[in-house]
Amino acid sequence: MGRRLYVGNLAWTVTDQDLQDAFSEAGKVESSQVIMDRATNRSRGFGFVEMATDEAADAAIKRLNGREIKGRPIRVNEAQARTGGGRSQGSGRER
DNA sequence: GTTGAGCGTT
Repeated sequence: MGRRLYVGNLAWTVTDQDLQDAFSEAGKVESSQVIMDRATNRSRGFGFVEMATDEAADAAIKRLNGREIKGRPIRVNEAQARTGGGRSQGSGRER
């Protein structure tokens, strides 16, 4: 199972393909996703990348955290849980 | 054509 990574501080021109290409350097990228505004379909400046293994995710955090993409240093971290298939959705994301 | 801290929709 892949490990999800949160990628922030992205340039408006960065796409999921750019993330996949960049994270592919750290390891196997299962999937990449840049969050776009559902209302305007424009980039929100952050996204998520799913790595094949936790070691790849760890390598991605170490190698791609602060890496410049499209002229802007990205911020990489482990992503928080989205809908977990369990009803415990209410707990876990309290900021 | 614009904006800039952050944890997302099927």
